[in-house]
Amino acid sequence: MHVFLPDGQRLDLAHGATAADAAAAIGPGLARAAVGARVDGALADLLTPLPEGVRLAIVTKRDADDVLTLQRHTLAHVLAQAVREALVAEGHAPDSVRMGIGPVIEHGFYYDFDLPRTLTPEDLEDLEARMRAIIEARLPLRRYEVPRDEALAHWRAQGDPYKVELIEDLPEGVTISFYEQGGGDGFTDLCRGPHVPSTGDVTPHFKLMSVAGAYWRGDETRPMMQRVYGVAFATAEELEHHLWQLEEARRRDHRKLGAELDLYVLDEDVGPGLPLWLPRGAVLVEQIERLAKEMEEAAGYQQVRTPHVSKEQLFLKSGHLPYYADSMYPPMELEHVRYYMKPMNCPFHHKIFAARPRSYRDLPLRLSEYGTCYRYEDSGALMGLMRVRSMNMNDAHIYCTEEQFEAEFLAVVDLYLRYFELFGIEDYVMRFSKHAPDGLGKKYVDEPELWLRTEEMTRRALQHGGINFVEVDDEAAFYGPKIDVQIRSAIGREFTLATNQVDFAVPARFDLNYIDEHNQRRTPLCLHRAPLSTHERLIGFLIEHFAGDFPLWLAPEQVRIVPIADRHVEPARGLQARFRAAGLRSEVDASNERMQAKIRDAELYKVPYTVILGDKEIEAEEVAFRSRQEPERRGVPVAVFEAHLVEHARLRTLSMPPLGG
RNA sequence: GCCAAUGUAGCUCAGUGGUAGAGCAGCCGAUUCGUAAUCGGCAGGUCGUCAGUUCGAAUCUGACCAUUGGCUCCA
Repeated sequence: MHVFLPDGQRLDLAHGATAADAAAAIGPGLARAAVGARVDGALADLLTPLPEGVRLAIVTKRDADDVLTLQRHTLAHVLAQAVREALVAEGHAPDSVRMGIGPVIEHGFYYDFDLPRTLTPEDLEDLEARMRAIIEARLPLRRYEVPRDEALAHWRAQGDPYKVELIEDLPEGVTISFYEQGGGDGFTDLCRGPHVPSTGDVTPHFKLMSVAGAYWRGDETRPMMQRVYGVAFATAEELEHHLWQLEEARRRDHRKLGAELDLYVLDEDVGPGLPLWLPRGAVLVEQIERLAKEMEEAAGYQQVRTPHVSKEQLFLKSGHLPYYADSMYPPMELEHVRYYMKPMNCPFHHKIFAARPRSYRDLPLRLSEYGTCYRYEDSGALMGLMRVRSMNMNDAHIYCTEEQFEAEFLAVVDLYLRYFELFGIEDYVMRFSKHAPDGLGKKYVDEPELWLRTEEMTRRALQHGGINFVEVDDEAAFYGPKIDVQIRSAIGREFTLATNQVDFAVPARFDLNYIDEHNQRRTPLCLHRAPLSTHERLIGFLIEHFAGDFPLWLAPEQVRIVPIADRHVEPARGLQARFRAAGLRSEVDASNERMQAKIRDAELYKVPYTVILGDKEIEAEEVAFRSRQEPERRGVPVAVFEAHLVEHARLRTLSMPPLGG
């Protein structure tokens, strides 16, 4: 047989040769340096027989990313071996330690186990020590293939339902391979690879992070496995850097900053996922709403207001109850009528559309509302402000004709982009979520042709708009495809921020119609859009995005006035009144503290500007100020300072330029 | 929802069966100060809740509540 090397040269090898054999044939230096291989571009290991005629590249330490991927995968096996060792040492039967899967993930690896006892965080240290011993033992890995029947018989005999299921689900004809390390007394796993050739080739710069529950194959009806997570890097510095980044992320976690900056609280007596906005947090909400109202007014939206509860029949008509009941607060019954808290505004807006006959001249009709909705999210899914049960939607519904759809859709996407620019949001993914045919009639309304047509309309609109996006199956809303904008929280969890959903189904259920230019009744399309998500999630995200250092226009307190001595308190209050009259949010620190302490408090509170007021300033009608974005300044006329702040608050400047320049 | 960990003063935390502690924040007083913590005093807790074991429970047991991590990355 033969393979082709990266330079195009043909290399002849014996039948069944592996990448290790190929490396040896090329030269002893390469054989020593080889850790893995790329076979027709795909990452592979040294142990797998090469197919005929492939392009082969040997992976060495220089191919850092590839090596790390192989190492992380092998680390998962080393972890599994360590777990079995540890439990067997405690007297558990080897067969009682069952292995699920152990893949490579971002930053590291995990392995899922079904164990005779629960692992605790304290176990991780012992497991790490065992892993290091296995690495130091430099156990060679051996790969071998087994016929399907034999493999099944082997695991059935072991009474291991997980591996049996995995093999059964493999398509006929796929090679079933095992990787063994440390011989018969070591560890063997059903695995397709690829791995490093020896446990000694594994990076020692790893750390076990946590134990967590995870459903077998991600299915909540299946057994709960115990998952151990680990991170691994090529160097000690990278591992340390990663751990440092985790620390940094915790520092900007909106739950921590939300408490430190007095933005919101969650109170046990109020209930999980029901945040209370403190005055400082309410300023953020108010500023966001003002922004949205300005933008939407300019874009031709009309504001409406609707109740928080309604009769059951509204949600039956909308189709929410059959599809969405699990996420709704249970009903309250009054005089034999059931009422529900609203999980969404749309049914109300549909009723507003239907409140009078509509002409094609009324379209597009854009109705917006900042209504509070209530969703009974799974308790385990709640997280600070990012996932809550009471939320202020930045919501609107656009009723339009099919001909108007593309322009309306792109106008909404454009609105997102302007918001993102204003907030300096650059790190996001636009996701085009489509239906899955097998969910029709269950997760999705049963209209196969309409699905395909609206998905095509949406895709075309995105392409015409030159928007970068990824397509995802089986993530659509029940009434149509949608665009989600995914962002990451400080601690790396993904959330949907903006959303833009096409609804071809619910307007018909509400019998919404308009009279077209040929005097025909027609059903409008509806676009659901929430470019700023909910106020809760947006603000949660912005806290982390800005690490609490809000741009001036958003900052709960824009100017802190620090009088140097008691005799400066009254003039300070005068200055505060002046700032307030100019529309600036300002506080005086009249506490009986030294100036340094007051400055420190203002800095820790992340107030954008701190004005120091003493005899000199009062005398000359000047301020001395500290800003979080420019060096300390003295002797600035009050009027100049004030005008600078007022101007940039008005412009919603993201990053304040130095005063005067 | 499920698996696990955690829960002591507003915040951060100490206290492992024998009289609940510290620092910061708060209040009072002194100090009146020029760019990141002045000094002294006082006050503050049903130890998440409820039940149990015990002569005695923050501490041991159970249930519940809340918070946190995880439950997607296809052997």
